[in-house]
Amino acid sequence: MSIKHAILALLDIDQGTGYDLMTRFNNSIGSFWSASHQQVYKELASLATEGWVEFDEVEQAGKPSKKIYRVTPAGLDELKSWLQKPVKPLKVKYPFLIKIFAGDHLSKAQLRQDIIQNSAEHRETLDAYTKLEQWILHLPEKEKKKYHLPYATMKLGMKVEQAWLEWSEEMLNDIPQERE
Amino acid sequence: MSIKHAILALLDIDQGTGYDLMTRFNNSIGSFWSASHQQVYKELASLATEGWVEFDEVEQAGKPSKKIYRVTPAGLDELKSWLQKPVKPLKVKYPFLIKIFAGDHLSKAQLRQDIIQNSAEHRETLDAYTKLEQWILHLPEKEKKKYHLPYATMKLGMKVEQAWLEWSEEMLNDIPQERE
DNA sequence: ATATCATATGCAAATAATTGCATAAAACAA
DNA sequence: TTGTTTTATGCAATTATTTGCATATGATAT
Repeated sequence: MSIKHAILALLDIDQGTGYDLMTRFNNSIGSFWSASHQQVYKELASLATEGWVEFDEVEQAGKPSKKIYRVTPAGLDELKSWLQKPVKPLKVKYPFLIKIFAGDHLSKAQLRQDIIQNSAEHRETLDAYTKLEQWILHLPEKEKKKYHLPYATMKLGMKVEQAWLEWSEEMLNDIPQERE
Repeated sequence: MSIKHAILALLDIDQGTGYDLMTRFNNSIGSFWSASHQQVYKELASLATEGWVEFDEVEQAGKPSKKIYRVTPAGLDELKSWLQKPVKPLKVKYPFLIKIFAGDHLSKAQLRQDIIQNSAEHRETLDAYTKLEQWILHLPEKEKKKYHLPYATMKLGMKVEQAWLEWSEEMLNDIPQERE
């Protein structure tokens, strides 16, 4: 169950709330793992019980209070020991590619539309990465160093997003546009 | 739950056993979905109960018999109706990238070793795709047409594998090799 | 000769993840 | 001013997935 270690890794770089972790997992530096907010909150509670994270509850005027989590020394030990273990295989699920695979049962117009839609999503992801990259590149030297390896994982993400965009272009060139 | 539709899509192109589907999911044309053999067998049983697939049990001399599954007309209707629905978001889990992200807690030698190992796996995947590509390209025209869109999904896979390999190279150039 | 790998199927228990619900307020857009 | 998005947290029920076990034979490697 590596989501706990994904959370420990993210919190080890920057402390944050459950909500914050969820956004990092979804559009940002943590996109090597997909996770919903429900799952993140549940795992944080469980990590806290195990003593691997702790939090400060921050009262906000009017707003509901938030919990800022950080890794404990025991949590860091756990992360380090996990890092020594063999890596588990990657897992992917691309419902969009099922559609392409079985695309002979769709009209060309529908196929094109799905590809355009999907391409736009990958464009957004790449744009988000590019913004983050600019933010990192303008950090003072010390901070920049801290983000060196997280940034490296994002560079892979950028390459992959570019691959999706290229592929989308090629697909659209390949599928003739029908007249109405 | 799209794994059922992933199975329907694979069987719609070529009928096959549970074992066969599992191998397609893992190293081949079906790599847009990760699935274990246990899960595939369970889903096949469930798909059969729903009447979306059926099978012939083929006795093999000495060997245990195998079940060759194919999509039923009802199953094809289900697949077609699923194709009309909006696509669910992709999901990924890359334990390897957690390691890179938190790699400041590893020695440079260990980091390099993990990257080399990971890179070799992606090289194998790319090689498997390349072989399959050659097989497809040498098919007679009619068969080639049948695989056009499945092959398209594999082309994306090839781009993504190439991205991993490039990234691995860059990472290894970036992480100094320590003397013993 | 012996061991491991590939083929082939599946159950049962445990764990992980999704879906639906519930609450609350600020910020922003129409 | 009314609706939507963003911030912020979480429970409960259901569904999906993993892990461990169990079996069996042929092919290939050492």
